[in-house]
Amino acid sequence: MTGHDRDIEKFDVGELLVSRVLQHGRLTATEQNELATLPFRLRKVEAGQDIVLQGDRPDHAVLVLKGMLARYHTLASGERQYLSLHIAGDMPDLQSLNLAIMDHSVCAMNDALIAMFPHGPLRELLRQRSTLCFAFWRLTLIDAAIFRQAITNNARTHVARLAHLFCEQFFRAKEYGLAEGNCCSLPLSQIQLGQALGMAQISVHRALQRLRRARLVELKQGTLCIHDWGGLVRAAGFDPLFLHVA
Amino acid sequence: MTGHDRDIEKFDVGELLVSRVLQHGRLTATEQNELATLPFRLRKVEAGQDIVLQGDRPDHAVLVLKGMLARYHTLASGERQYLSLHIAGDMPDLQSLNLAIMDHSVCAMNDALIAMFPHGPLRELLRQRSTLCFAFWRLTLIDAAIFRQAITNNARTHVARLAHLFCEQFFRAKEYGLAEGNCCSLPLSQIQLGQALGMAQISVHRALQRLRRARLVELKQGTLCIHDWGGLVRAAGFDPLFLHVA
DNA sequence: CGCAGTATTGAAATTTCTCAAGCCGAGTGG
DNA sequence: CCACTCGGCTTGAGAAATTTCAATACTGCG
Repeated sequence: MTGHDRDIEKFDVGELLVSRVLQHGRLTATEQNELATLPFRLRKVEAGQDIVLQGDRPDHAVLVLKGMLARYHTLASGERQYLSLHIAGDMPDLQSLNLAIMDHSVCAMNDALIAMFPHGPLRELLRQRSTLCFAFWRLTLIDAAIFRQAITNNARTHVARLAHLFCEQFFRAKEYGLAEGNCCSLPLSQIQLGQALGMAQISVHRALQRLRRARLVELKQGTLCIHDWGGLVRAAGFDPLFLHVA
Repeated sequence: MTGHDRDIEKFDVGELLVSRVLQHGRLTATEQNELATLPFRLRKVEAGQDIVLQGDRPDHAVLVLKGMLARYHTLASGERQYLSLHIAGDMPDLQSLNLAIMDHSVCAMNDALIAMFPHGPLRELLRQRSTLCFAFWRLTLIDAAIFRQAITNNARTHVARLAHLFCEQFFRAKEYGLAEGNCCSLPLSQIQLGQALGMAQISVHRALQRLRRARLVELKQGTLCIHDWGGLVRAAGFDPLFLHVA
């Protein structure tokens, strides 16, 4: 193991996984231990790099340790539609455990570090521990709830869409303990925000401008800062209910 | 039991449930039997009636026997956004088994018949039979895949959106054995289609007109007929991969 | 027959996108 | 240290898409 790899090891991967699952249910000490001792391997990914591609049959489940990952569809036209954004503690392709073929791709939005859990041992553990199985199931259900919100973006104004994305990201960052004060990481260009929200880059810019001028948020150099949470929530019509915080 | 209720009984609910799950995995005879003998009660619902509301904490899981159910969000503005459409064999609120509070509502699009399975015995069965647990988990994952497609609608033209919805509905109806020739039920008004696709009723009308004039489909009196499946698939950019047919 | 909800059509108003050009800031190399 | 370059942000204006408005048919049902 190189010095570099050892540096990486400062992340207690098992602990992160356990704490994430604990947010959504009780686990016995045994279960926690079994979870924390699952085999995995670390992997660094660079900004823009793909981790899984549409059509793949993954044999590992990814846990984000650092940075931001995203899922996306590629349309026939070549256009890209981002489906969800994932921060440290998320497992973006947990579904691959049960759905063999990927219907979308997963990529890194910035330099990231991930843990890859082989499906075999994970699946075996879930088979034996129904509590864990339900907990992981639940994680994918929360994903689905977030997808539903993204669908509803269709019915929101541009400003509300953007505000909603900001609310969601900041809320989740805070929930995971990843926020610093009223700021969190959001390493997306206006083009990428557009591909996530289904709007042109210029429309993103103008919506952002409005939010900025209303002194609700600021987004620069990949960092999102919230100046008026209440105002932002109102502008977005944000209701954290759907994130199902226990 | 009234004569009417007996009429309802012609549905073999257990069998429907088993066949649905079998589409996505192997079950032992024992498992099939346990599934088929789960307790439930029947319920008739009228067109437009709500079955579960945003904020509810359901204690039953719904299986559609007849008719069409839909999930929807209600926005602060009062606007409605349909999230998914469900036909006989679907379990629209399976997630409530794991997520206590509903983040959306479920309603009937036409007169429908549903079976309601109390959470208790169902959960207990899934706890004991990991195979069944994985199978049901899988059903919710396919839901999520459909949600993802709906997000991507953002990036599609109006015509492609509508075409995609038609493809999806017909494909699923066929998969479930609910299609009659090249036709299937789609009991939605143009307004409702608009609320599902995030477009105004008039835009739905014009998109529909194009598809009709291209002799791809026809939609009248709640029945969708496909005249040119290949052409429709092309117009939609439809790839059934995401429905994860085993 | 007539009502109520739905579909159809045209035209105006609005939103959103595309195009085009300038600006800014970080990193590069002379 | 400074010009240069590149990607991303900003701004304006015209083009295109979409929605709203308004008015007329159509359809199933009581």
